[in-house]
Amino acid sequence: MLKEERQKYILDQVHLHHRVLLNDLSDSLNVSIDTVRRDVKELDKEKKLKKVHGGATSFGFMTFTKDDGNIYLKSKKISIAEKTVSLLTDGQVILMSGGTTNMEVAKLIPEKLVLTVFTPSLHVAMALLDHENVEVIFLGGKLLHDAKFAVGGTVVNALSQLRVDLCILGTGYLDAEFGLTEFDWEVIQVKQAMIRAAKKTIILTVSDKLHSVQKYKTCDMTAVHTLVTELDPADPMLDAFRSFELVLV
Amino acid sequence: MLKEERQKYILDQVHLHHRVLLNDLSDSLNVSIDTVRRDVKELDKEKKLKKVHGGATSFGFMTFTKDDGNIYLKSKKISIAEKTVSLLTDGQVILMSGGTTNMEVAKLIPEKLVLTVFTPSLHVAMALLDHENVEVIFLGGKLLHDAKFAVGGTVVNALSQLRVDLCILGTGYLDAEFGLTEFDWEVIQVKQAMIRAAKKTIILTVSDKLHSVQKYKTCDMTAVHTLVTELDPADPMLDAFRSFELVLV
DNA sequence: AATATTTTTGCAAGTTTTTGCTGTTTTTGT
DNA sequence: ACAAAAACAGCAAAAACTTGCAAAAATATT
Repeated sequence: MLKEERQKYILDQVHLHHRVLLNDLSDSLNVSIDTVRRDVKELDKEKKLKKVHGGATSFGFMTFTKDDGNIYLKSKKISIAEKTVSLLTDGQVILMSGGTTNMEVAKLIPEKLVLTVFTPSLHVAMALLDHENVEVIFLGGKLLHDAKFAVGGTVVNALSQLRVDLCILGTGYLDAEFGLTEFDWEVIQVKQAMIRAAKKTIILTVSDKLHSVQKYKTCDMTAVHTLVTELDPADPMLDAFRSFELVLV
Repeated sequence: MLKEERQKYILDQVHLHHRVLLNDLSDSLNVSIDTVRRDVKELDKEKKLKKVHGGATSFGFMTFTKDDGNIYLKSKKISIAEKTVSLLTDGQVILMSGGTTNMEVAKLIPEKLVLTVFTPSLHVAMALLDHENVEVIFLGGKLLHDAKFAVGGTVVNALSQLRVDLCILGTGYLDAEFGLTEFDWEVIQVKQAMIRAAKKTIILTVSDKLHSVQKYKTCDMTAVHTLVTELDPADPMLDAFRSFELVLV
């Protein structure tokens, strides 16, 4: 068996199960544990997965929708939010999804900026209402208990009647090959409708979630126009995304 | 099992239930209490959760309640809310408006009570989402900055397609002669639609608001079926309302 | 084709990490 | 203040990791 094949198999397993044990790999690949270890070490160096004691996990495995007090993650998100806010212009009509990164965006919108924002996220709506010059329209529907996010036909339907300037998508898992993925079927329905309703789509992602894949696919990378991360646009971790007609911020 | 998996499980549990006991974790993860303790200690050091004696809690778990400092008014409202909650039965589909009294109702709903609630109020929706057995459907629309309340054609339209068991109207000004009044034109449009959409309407009012009139009229007293105040049903202050076919609680 | 060079693989010895257990100290509730 | 529960510290076994090395395989060179 070729090394390439082995590593591809390992990556597939990681993408599929979000975690792998070196022993299992060694077993199913019929190679020594050392070989597998070296492979995983290599893939880790290439940032294709994360090596951990006893196995490996996909990126974004330990990241969460809710704002855990992780200050490093939070500062990353604020950095992303600052970049995003600088892209907004007066009078725009935009769509915002949920997630903690979008929350930071909502908080950081300057007082003078006049916007109309549609959102299905309770938290984002709440944060936006602090800004006098932002008109907030909530896309109503059945609310998810954990994400505080409206989903279902009502939301998708309302979105189908919109044509806005910009869609700012928060929490999402990003992979150059698999595109944008989520772990909730109902959420991707809404996000897809959001992308359809907007002329341009900006996607905000902390670098932890780059190169990670979840169960359900929202869209291909080609559906996205701008990618905002906390990394420098020249960072090699972003190499995989340069082939798309993306703006890296 | 990988250490990362364990820690992810722990974080998931913390985020889901806001708190966990080390014993429960040790049990469900099938590892010694020491291992769990070490994991939690680590996650605490990484600021991903807060370790407490015997368990751990999530960081962002602080119930923000915009309380008007008036303790008497608040206790009145809680008293009203308690009465109201006792009127609810399993499986009901209800409508709830906004206001601080309705907020108290939302908070006091028992964990076991199974409900479906439609509401155009951000705060009420948020409070309801804490209850696992309550399905919350937000009536989307343009949000009022001060009241965090959705108004406009979208809301009225969505309501016109509903026929629910009960409508719980919060903040309102009540007068035997002039009926129910409000100071916001857009709000009364929504409240009228809510009353139309429900078989029965309960109105919650602190006695301070009895016999007071505002600019715009929501409906006559005859449109209301039950009146809940913090007063005793026999209180003479309620005499003016006895001529209607009202239930006084 | 034969040889040299590089890469890959498996193995073994030594090191580190993880984990459960022990007894002791600290904290909590009554 | 006292008993019970929880936290802590140290220890030992097991699992996983590292390093160095030599055989095997692939690749390059003559």
